[in-house]
Amino acid sequence: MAAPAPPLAQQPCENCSIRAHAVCARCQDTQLAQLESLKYCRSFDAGQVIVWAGERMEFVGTVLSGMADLTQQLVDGRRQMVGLLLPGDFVGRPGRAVARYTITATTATTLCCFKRDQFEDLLQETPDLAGRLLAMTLDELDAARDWMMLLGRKSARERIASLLVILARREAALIGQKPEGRIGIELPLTREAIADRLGLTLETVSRQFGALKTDRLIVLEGARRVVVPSFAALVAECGDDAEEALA
Amino acid sequence: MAAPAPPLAQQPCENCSIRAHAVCARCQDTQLAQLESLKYCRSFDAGQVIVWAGERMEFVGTVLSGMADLTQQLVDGRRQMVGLLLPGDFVGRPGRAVARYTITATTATTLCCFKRDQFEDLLQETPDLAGRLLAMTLDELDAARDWMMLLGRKSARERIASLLVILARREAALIGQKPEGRIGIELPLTREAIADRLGLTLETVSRQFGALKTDRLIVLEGARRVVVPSFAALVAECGDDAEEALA
DNA sequence: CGTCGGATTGAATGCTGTCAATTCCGGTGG
DNA sequence: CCACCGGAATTGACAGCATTCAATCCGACG
Repeated sequence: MAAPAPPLAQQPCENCSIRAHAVCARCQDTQLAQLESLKYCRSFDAGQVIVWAGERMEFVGTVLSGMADLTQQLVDGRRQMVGLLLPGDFVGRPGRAVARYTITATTATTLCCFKRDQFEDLLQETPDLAGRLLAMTLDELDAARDWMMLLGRKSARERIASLLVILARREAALIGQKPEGRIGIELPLTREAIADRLGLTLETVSRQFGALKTDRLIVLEGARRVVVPSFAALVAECGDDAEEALA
Repeated sequence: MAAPAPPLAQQPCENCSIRAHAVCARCQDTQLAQLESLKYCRSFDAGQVIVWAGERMEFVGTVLSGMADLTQQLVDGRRQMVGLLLPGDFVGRPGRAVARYTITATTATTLCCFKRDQFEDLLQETPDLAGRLLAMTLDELDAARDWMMLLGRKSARERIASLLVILARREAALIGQKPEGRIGIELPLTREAIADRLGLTLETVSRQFGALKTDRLIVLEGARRVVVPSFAALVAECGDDAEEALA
């Protein structure tokens, strides 16, 4: 299950591919040097649990590569994914020692980590860091509220379409673009994981993928890759008024 | 519809009943004096819209009294309430000029406001303010994620029970207590508003209130007040594992 | 080639939504 | 004081979408 993580070379921040989107985005060179001296990398295999809900969590970090998810469970085992972590996303919470959600690596994942107490000190001294973290948290809050709309009011078909749109937008945003026309979307999630994200069952997810395929809105290339002939047509299936910028 | 708001006396911060829970909770006296010189109050009648989604919003503020809600809508009019604002809650978003959600006063509501640009300047200069806002935003994010669990996975009955528990906890927290034993809960929301919060229809809400009443878990005193004979029994209906601290 | 996990498909059930009628309740005006 | 009004809430009957349970299919891998 948990294969030993290979030691990861300490990459300098200036070469970091996700720096523009990460918590350190606004930091000056001198601050960056300070971060650099404290940071360390951790790697996780696909499927490996990064933190269990209720467990102490002594670090915070940023996703460098891969994908991870935050999940919550009810007494009888019903699960809901409450967050999907992509490169640039922040992991953990300053000021809280105990994790509220279980974090699992969906694909092989690398994290750029700091010890939590050290990071908290940095936050105090570095307004650029604190300000950026606030902005990111506010964005995540907006995104979470958009998900509430999806989970509370959207049909199964609209939920699937919305997820694809969100993933396409996030994927494009990392390289500073906007999705348009014919696009491909990687889907490293199982049907069950998708169901847990969308508040559905895996069977319903599968059926709706089938329906979208029948309606020529998507083409499936295996179970984990989707080609969208017309991104605009897919957006029209989401039920949203204007386009949203969910995460 | 929008009756003229009566001019509100400028109350000094030291007497403010919700200061311990508000964004200014950590501020020192000198900072507080600065806030005091910039703040102004606004009042809204029950039902009045505070801001429309898409409208420019040139202020931020804190709820002093009353209740307001954040709502989002789909093209065909389906609505989802994505936030419930109670005394102490922060309204608006530094760094964003355009409101993403429509804010409506559920009951008569008073706000302690700052001009947005002035508040942004204060945030830069006042780490106590910025840190507190970050902590509050992180709490709201956790709460939003708990709502995602509710909306994605809980049954109608569990949703109603959860809402009552949440309101009871918030009400108790304002006076520094924990709900226990026999308690009363004020419900200033219509069945439709409750439905929009819980991702249900007003008929389902009504039926589930009836079912909880039949099962002796609640007693209805009119439509807008609920008495809970045993708070613990109600919590057991929520489906949660441990108790949550949702907002 | 067989196995195993994931994905798809099918049939039946059920929870919640929809549409519609009725009751309740608070406020108003005679 | 009471009759009336209108919005909110309740209740009923029925439909539908998503779930549940179960069988089959697919593809990667040993």
